[in-house]
Amino acid sequence: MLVLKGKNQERRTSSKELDELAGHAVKCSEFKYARGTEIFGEKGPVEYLYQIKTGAVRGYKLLTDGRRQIMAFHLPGDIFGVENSAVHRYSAEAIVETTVRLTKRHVLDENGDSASAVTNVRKLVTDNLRHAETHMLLLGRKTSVEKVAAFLVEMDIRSTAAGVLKLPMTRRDIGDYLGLTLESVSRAMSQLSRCGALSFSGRSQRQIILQDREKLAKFDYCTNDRL
Amino acid sequence: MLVLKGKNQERRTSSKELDELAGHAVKCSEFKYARGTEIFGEKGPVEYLYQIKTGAVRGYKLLTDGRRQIMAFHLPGDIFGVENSAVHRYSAEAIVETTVRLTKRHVLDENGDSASAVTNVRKLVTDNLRHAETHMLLLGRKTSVEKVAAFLVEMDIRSTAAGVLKLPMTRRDIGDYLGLTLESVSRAMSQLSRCGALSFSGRSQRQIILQDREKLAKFDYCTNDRL
DNA sequence: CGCCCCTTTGAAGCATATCAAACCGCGTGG
DNA sequence: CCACGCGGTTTGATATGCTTCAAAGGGGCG
Repeated sequence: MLVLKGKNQERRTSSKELDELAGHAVKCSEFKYARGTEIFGEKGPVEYLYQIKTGAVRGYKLLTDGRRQIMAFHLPGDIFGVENSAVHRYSAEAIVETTVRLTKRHVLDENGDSASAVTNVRKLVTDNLRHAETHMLLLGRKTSVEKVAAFLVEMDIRSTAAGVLKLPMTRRDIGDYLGLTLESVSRAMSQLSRCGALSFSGRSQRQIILQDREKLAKFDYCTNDRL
Repeated sequence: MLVLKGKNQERRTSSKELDELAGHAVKCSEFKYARGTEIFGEKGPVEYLYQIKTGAVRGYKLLTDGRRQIMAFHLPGDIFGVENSAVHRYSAEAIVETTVRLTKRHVLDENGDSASAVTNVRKLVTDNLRHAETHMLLLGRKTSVEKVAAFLVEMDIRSTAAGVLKLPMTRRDIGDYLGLTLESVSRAMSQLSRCGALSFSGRSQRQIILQDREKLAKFDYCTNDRL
């Protein structure tokens, strides 16, 4: 039943170390962000690149009236904050206490010519693009249960630990990622739980056991690509 | 009233010629696609790069039951089909009769080291990513009228001709781009027309006159970034 | 000229949002 | 150590925005 875990192989570009990104070792600092603090803001200047050591980060955009769309969750190993321009396209906040390694942005400009740096950065950006496009399909055309099922499958694939899936984010975060309200997320989870696709570990609603990955995937059966 | 047109300046990366992309002149063929024909399919091999000379193209993904999400519309000047991997992430079809210039994909691999090629390709991909992220916000968090207003503003900015906005795509295409049904698009258009933000040129519903760009933009007032 | 596709508009239905209440675990301070 | 407060989650009732279904009109192209 853990077969799906095999999909882990390919997506681990981000597990390249940050200091490899520039094609050679560069010095990285470490920094710790408390739960809920901003790492950088939309339209803020791009100063650093980040790689998560522990914790979790949400990257999001806001409308002026407060509606929020989370573009991506960044988990341990993920590199984020890579920009072509001088300003960030979205904001980033620590979801829980998070330790990041960071390095000055301009290492990419200075060493951006070396072949490996080019390849690495391009792969990073195209991976982001692929994810964004897959997510557009989800946001525009999937039902609430399909969205939540797809989300859980994604988190399962990305999680390193087999067994329980520990979600660092709230239902509201998940909703803002999937284009739903927190209540709709909760209802979809309950539905998936009721039908035996998953169960909750202990009394925490953040720790989920995927009882039947096949059944879970069927709730999102219309998806062409699993990645 | 045409002040907004000034925004044209920045987005014209794609108006770089295709043969500049690789950093030097390469030979380009020309090809004509009839209305509705496929240019390449999702998961098909990446053989060429394309630049639109005349016409319009839709790039889209499908769910297995036929639900469609259009990722982007490609208009004259736009370069598309650029991939890092060997297979396409989405399908592309000509919306109307379309002439493209095309060149073998591997010119990027061969000449991918030259500084200008790197810069050009990176800019191309990050522009796509920026667009995708903006669109995720739209898909996940905007209402139907906001979506349609944002769409019209986008098309207006991208259109070269001032005056009437000539839309090559159907209401269904627009709906599949915005995560709506064709009827919802039609209703939103009617609403915008009724309140005087736009009117239809002649009796064609594809030719639109933006009577009041300011009013139109207000229907999408919550958007932070105009791009 | 005629057919077909596109668009509009109305009526009804449904999925998700909104509003509301209760429960729970957890951290804090008494 | 316990009471309390608070953020997070679930669940129910109701509301609503968008979809679905349906019909009619119009325009363009063969």
